[in-house]
Amino acid sequence: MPAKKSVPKKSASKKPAAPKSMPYEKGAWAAAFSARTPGEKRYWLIKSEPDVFSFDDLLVAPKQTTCWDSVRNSSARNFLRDGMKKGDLAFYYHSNADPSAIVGICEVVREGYPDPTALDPAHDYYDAGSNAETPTWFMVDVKAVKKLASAVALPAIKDSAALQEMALVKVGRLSVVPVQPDEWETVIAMSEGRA
DNA sequence: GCCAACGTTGGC
DNA sequence: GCCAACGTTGGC
Repeated sequence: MPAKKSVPKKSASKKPAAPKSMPYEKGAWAAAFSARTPGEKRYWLIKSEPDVFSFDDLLVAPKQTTCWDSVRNSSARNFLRDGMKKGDLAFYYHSNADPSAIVGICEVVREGYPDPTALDPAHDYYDAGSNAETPTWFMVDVKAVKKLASAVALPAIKDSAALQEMALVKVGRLSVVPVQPDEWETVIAMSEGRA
Protein backbone atom coordinates (compact mmCIF):
# COMPACT_ATOMS: atom_id res chain seq x y z
CA MET A 1 0.00 0.00 0.00
CA PRO A 2 1.64 3.15 -1.19
CA ALA A 3 2.09 5.94 1.24
CA LYS A 4 1.82 8.83 -1.10
CA LYS A 5 0.58 9.94 -4.42
CA SER A 6 0.74 13.13 -6.31
CA VAL A 7 -0.23 15.54 -3.62
CA PRO A 8 0.96 18.56 -1.75
CA LYS A 9 4.31 17.85 -0.23
CA LYS A 10 4.08 19.21 3.24
CA SER A 11 0.65 19.55 4.66
CA ALA A 12 -0.09 22.58 6.73
CA SER A 13 0.64 21.52 10.25
CA LYS A 14 -1.75 24.23 11.28
CA LYS A 15 -5.42 23.80 10.72
CA PRO A 16 -7.14 22.98 7.47
CA ALA A 17 -9.96 22.33 9.91
CA ALA A 18 -13.54 22.13 8.78
CA PRO A 19 -14.51 22.57 5.16
CA LYS A 20 -14.76 26.26 4.56
CA SER A 21 -16.41 27.54 1.48
CA MET A 22 -16.88 25.31 -1.52
CA PRO A 23 -16.71 27.84 -4.34
CA TYR A 24 -16.83 25.25 -7.09
CA GLU A 25 -20.18 24.04 -5.85
CA LYS A 26 -21.83 27.07 -7.23
CA GLY A 27 -19.66 26.98 -10.29
CA ALA A 28 -19.21 24.72 -13.24
CA TRP A 29 -18.38 21.73 -11.10
CA ALA A 30 -21.64 21.64 -9.22
CA ALA A 31 -22.67 18.75 -11.45
CA ALA A 32 -20.02 16.59 -9.79
CA PHE A 33 -22.03 16.70 -6.58
CA SER A 34 -25.57 16.80 -7.91
CA ALA A 35 -28.07 14.01 -7.40
CA ARG A 36 -27.68 11.10 -9.73
CA THR A 37 -30.15 9.31 -11.88
CA PRO A 38 -30.46 5.63 -10.95
CA GLY A 39 -27.39 3.75 -12.08
CA GLU A 40 -25.62 6.86 -13.29
CA LYS A 41 -21.88 6.48 -13.50
CA ARG A 42 -19.54 9.43 -13.32
CA TYR A 43 -16.00 9.97 -14.44
CA TRP A 44 -12.92 11.43 -12.78
CA LEU A 45 -9.25 11.94 -13.24
CA ILE A 46 -6.69 11.29 -10.55
CA LYS A 47 -3.05 12.29 -10.74
CA SER A 48 0.02 10.55 -9.53
CA GLU A 49 3.66 11.15 -10.18
CA PRO A 50 4.92 7.94 -11.79
CA ASP A 51 8.13 8.15 -9.80
CA VAL A 52 6.04 7.91 -6.66
CA PHE A 53 3.29 5.52 -7.69
CA SER A 54 2.70 4.70 -11.33
CA PHE A 55 -0.14 2.90 -13.02
CA ASP A 56 2.18 -0.07 -13.43
CA ASP A 57 2.65 -0.04 -9.67
CA LEU A 58 -1.10 -0.22 -9.29
CA LEU A 59 -1.27 -3.14 -11.71
CA VAL A 60 1.03 -5.19 -9.50
CA ALA A 61 -0.44 -4.04 -6.19
CA PRO A 62 -2.44 -6.56 -4.15
CA LYS A 63 -5.84 -6.90 -5.79
CA GLN A 64 -4.65 -4.18 -8.15
CA THR A 65 -6.14 -1.83 -5.60
CA THR A 66 -4.84 1.05 -3.52
CA CYS A 67 -6.20 3.64 -1.17
CA TRP A 68 -5.84 7.11 -2.65
CA ASP A 69 -4.39 8.69 0.44
CA SER A 70 -2.45 11.81 1.33
CA VAL A 71 -4.56 14.28 -0.64
CA ARG A 72 -4.36 17.58 1.22
CA ASN A 73 -6.28 19.97 -0.96
CA SER A 74 -9.80 20.81 0.04
CA SER A 75 -11.30 20.82 -3.43
CA ALA A 76 -9.78 17.46 -4.23
CA ARG A 77 -10.90 16.22 -0.83
CA ASN A 78 -14.48 17.19 -1.55
CA PHE A 79 -14.45 15.18 -4.75
CA LEU A 80 -13.06 12.20 -2.85
CA ARG A 81 -15.47 12.55 0.04
CA ASP A 82 -18.67 13.61 -1.68
CA GLY A 83 -18.34 13.19 -5.40
CA MET A 84 -16.93 9.78 -6.15
CA LYS A 85 -19.20 6.77 -5.87
CA LYS A 86 -18.56 3.07 -6.10
CA GLY A 87 -18.47 1.99 -9.72
CA ASP A 88 -17.32 5.37 -11.02
CA LEU A 89 -14.36 5.25 -13.37
CA ALA A 90 -11.28 7.43 -13.26
CA PHE A 91 -8.48 8.18 -15.64
CA TYR A 92 -5.07 7.61 -14.13
CA TYR A 93 -2.85 10.53 -15.05
CA HIS A 94 0.91 10.68 -14.72
CA SER A 95 1.96 14.17 -13.71
CA ASN A 96 5.50 15.47 -13.72
CA ALA A 97 6.24 12.83 -16.29
CA ASP A 98 7.76 12.79 -19.75
CA PRO A 99 5.33 13.19 -21.21
CA SER A 100 2.61 13.81 -18.68
CA ALA A 101 -0.25 11.66 -19.86
CA ILE A 102 -3.40 9.73 -19.14
CA VAL A 103 -2.20 6.15 -19.03
CA GLY A 104 -4.90 3.98 -17.54
CA ILE A 105 -8.38 3.50 -16.16
CA CYS A 106 -9.34 2.58 -12.64
CA GLU A 107 -12.57 2.07 -10.78
CA VAL A 108 -13.74 3.42 -7.46
CA VAL A 109 -14.21 0.34 -5.29
CA ARG A 110 -14.65 2.05 -1.94
CA GLU A 111 -16.24 5.43 -1.35
CA GLY A 112 -14.80 8.25 0.71
CA TYR A 113 -13.54 7.39 4.17
CA PRO A 114 -11.14 9.14 6.55
CA ASP A 115 -7.49 9.18 5.52
CA PRO A 116 -5.54 7.70 8.42
CA THR A 117 -2.26 9.24 7.29
CA ALA A 118 -3.57 12.63 8.39
CA LEU A 119 -3.89 11.32 11.95
CA ASP A 120 -0.52 9.63 12.19
CA PRO A 121 2.12 11.93 13.69
CA ALA A 122 4.83 9.79 12.17
CA HIS A 123 3.49 10.23 8.68
CA ASP A 124 4.81 12.80 6.23
CA TYR A 125 1.30 14.06 5.60
CA TYR A 126 0.25 14.22 9.21
CA ASP A 127 -2.10 17.11 9.85
CA ALA A 128 -2.01 18.23 13.45
CA GLY A 129 -5.14 20.25 12.91
CA SER A 130 -7.29 17.26 12.06
CA ASN A 131 -8.75 14.68 14.37
CA ALA A 132 -10.48 11.33 14.20
CA GLU A 133 -13.83 12.60 15.45
CA THR A 134 -14.27 15.11 12.63
CA PRO A 135 -11.82 14.04 9.96
CA THR A 136 -10.57 16.69 7.61
CA TRP A 137 -9.08 14.46 4.96
CA PHE A 138 -10.63 11.61 3.04
CA MET A 139 -9.64 9.00 0.51
CA VAL A 140 -11.21 6.37 -1.70
CA ASP A 141 -9.98 2.98 -2.87
CA VAL A 142 -9.35 2.50 -6.55
CA LYS A 143 -8.75 -0.67 -8.52
CA ALA A 144 -7.00 -0.87 -11.86
CA VAL A 145 -9.30 -1.64 -14.77
CA LYS A 146 -6.88 -1.51 -17.65
CA LYS A 147 -4.00 0.27 -19.19
CA LEU A 148 -4.91 2.41 -22.18
CA ALA A 149 -3.96 1.00 -25.57
CA SER A 150 -1.81 4.07 -25.94
CA ALA A 151 -1.20 6.89 -23.50
CA VAL A 152 -2.92 10.18 -24.22
CA ALA A 153 -0.37 12.89 -23.56
CA LEU A 154 -1.14 16.36 -22.29
CA PRO A 155 -0.13 18.17 -25.49
CA ALA A 156 -2.59 16.03 -27.47
CA ILE A 157 -5.28 16.81 -24.95
CA LYS A 158 -4.59 20.51 -25.24
CA ASP A 159 -4.71 20.21 -29.02
CA SER A 160 -8.10 18.56 -29.02
CA ALA A 161 -10.96 20.92 -29.70
CA ALA A 162 -13.29 18.60 -27.81
CA LEU A 163 -11.17 18.76 -24.67
CA GLN A 164 -10.69 22.48 -24.24
CA GLU A 165 -12.98 22.54 -21.22
CA MET A 166 -11.41 19.62 -19.41
CA ALA A 167 -10.77 20.42 -15.78
CA LEU A 168 -7.33 18.91 -16.23
CA VAL A 169 -6.58 21.67 -18.71
CA LYS A 170 -8.42 24.51 -17.02
CA VAL A 171 -7.45 23.80 -13.43
CA GLY A 172 -4.00 22.41 -13.76
CA ARG A 173 -2.97 21.86 -10.21
CA LEU A 174 -5.83 19.84 -8.76
CA SER A 175 -5.00 16.20 -8.14
CA VAL A 176 -8.59 14.95 -8.36
CA VAL A 177 -10.98 16.42 -10.92
CA PRO A 178 -14.23 15.49 -12.65
CA VAL A 179 -14.34 14.38 -16.29
CA GLN A 180 -17.44 14.92 -18.42
CA PRO A 181 -18.85 11.86 -20.22
CA ASP A 182 -18.11 13.33 -23.65
CA GLU A 183 -14.55 14.10 -22.57
CA TRP A 184 -14.19 10.56 -21.34
CA GLU A 185 -15.32 9.21 -24.69
CA THR A 186 -12.97 11.51 -26.58
CA VAL A 187 -9.95 10.44 -24.57
CA ILE A 188 -10.83 6.77 -24.98
CA ALA A 189 -11.16 7.30 -28.72
CA MET A 190 -7.76 9.02 -28.82
CA SER A 191 -6.17 6.17 -26.90
CA GLU A 192 -7.49 3.74 -29.49
CA GLY A 193 -6.41 5.82 -32.42
CA ARG A 194 -9.99 6.66 -33.32
CA ALA A 195 -9.57 10.38 -32.79
C1' DG B 1 -13.26 40.52 6.10
C1' DC B 2 -9.62 42.35 3.11
C1' DC B 3 -5.44 41.47 1.06
C1' DA B 4 -0.34 40.85 0.85
C1' DA B 5 2.92 37.37 1.64
C1' DC B 6 3.92 32.86 1.16
C1' DG B 7 3.77 27.93 -0.28
C1' DT B 8 2.66 24.34 -3.60
C1' DT B 9 1.62 22.03 -8.06
C1' DG B 10 3.13 20.95 -12.20
C1' DG B 11 3.84 22.47 -17.10
C1' DC B 12 7.36 24.07 -19.79
C1' DG C 1 15.03 26.05 -12.98
C1' DC C 2 11.41 29.26 -13.81
C1' DC C 3 7.03 30.82 -13.10
C1' DA C 4 1.70 30.97 -13.55
C1' DA C 5 -2.15 29.77 -11.05
C1' DC C 6 -4.20 29.62 -6.94
C1' DG C 7 -4.97 28.02 -2.05
C1' DT C 8 -3.77 29.29 2.65
C1' DT C 9 -2.19 32.17 6.34
C1' DG C 10 -2.06 35.95 9.22
C1' DG C 11 -1.76 41.03 10.08
C1' DC C 12 -4.68 44.58 10.56
